[in-house]
Amino acid sequence: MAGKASETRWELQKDRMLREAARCFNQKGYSGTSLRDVAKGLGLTDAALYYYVKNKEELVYLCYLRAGDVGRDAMDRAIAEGRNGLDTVQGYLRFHLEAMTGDQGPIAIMSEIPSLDPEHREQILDISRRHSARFETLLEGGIADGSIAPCDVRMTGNAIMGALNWVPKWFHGDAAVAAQVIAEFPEILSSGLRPSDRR
Amino acid sequence: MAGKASETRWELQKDRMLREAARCFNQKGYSGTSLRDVAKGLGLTDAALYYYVKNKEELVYLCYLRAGDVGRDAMDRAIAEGRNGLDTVQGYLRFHLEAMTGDQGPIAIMSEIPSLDPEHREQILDISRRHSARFETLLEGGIADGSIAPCDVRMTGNAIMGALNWVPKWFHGDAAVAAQVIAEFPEILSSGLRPSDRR
DNA sequence: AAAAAATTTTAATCTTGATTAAAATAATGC
DNA sequence: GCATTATTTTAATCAAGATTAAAATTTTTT
Repeated sequence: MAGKASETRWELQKDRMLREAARCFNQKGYSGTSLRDVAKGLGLTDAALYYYVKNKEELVYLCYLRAGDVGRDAMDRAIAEGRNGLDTVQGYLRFHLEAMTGDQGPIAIMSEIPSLDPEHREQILDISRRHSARFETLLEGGIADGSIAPCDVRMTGNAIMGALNWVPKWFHGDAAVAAQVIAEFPEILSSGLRPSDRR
Repeated sequence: MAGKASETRWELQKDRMLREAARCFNQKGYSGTSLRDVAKGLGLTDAALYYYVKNKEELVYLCYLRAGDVGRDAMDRAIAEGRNGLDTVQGYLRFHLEAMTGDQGPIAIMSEIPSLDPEHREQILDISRRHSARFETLLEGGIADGSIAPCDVRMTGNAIMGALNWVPKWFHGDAAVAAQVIAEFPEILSSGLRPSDRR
């Protein structure tokens, strides 16, 4: 799921392109980034991108697909390693944040799902909903095992995922900040879940 | 700051336009909404919008300015009424959420600041930074008066504001959900701040 | 109800950036 | 080194949607 073996030059370049595109989209906004911007970041000309992708819509789609994969991997890993509900939630947050701020390069914020083609839009929405549902299940599991205080899992999920989704808006690759994010964010986002809190 | 007295028809229509634009931008994304979309929602033709605004960029700019006002008003009010740091934070969250989900109509998510004209961009960024700074000051105040546990106010602020900023992404005007948001969100977002939590 | 002002529409035009096709260059296998 | 395939560029073209100007309509004033 993570280790990519022998990759052709084409796959390597395509991956570079997706990261650069994600970086541009997060930083300049979707409408604000032209294919020329993305290409320039790779030392290419805009037309060259069409060797890797059908059109701009597909470029966005692939960025979002990639973002979805990263989230799913983090979730899978957290579930595999978590000792109880709260621990799993924290693990997920940590893994996802590590991926977002680390070597997995920039991950696109899914701000422009509505402008995807209908089939792609439905697919991405489906992935997104499924991911949220899994997170809510994590919360329910934690409530069941007593590691998390009873709460409205839908709202709590919205809150935590919102904070997470917003990270790429203010994180711009600074390694020192990345370390801080990974060290502090999972605790900040989950500290309210503990059963110790009075209500 | 809130009560608007006698407003000319022009001002009224312009306000309607800004709300409809915010709704479209939040729902369809910036690039996905044409002026035609906004106009259609008002029962107008696209060209009519130019009677109220110079161009699309200004439309976005005004939406963001409005979003900034709403946030500032919520902050002002919370500071005026808050009894201590934590209480002020919670008040701010509640007031802002009430405005976002209530009669103030949809508030635009500031996703496309980078595509604003340079002067507008700087101004909006400035407002945005200032607002974040005020929120961090709230947290510091709470730490000082003992109502909030010591924390990294920058990161904590990023987390809470991120969750808040993301609300318009999943809230689409359902009154029942609005009530739930107002009732639960401030508590969810601030429950981790309490000094009672062990570390 | 006429005149003036305000608001909206119709019907172009204009711009920007996406897209395409053909040519050029670089890389690889033999 | 030659032939083949992979990759990129150059140079158009295209399309969508923003923008504008002039005309039409509606509202307000007197």
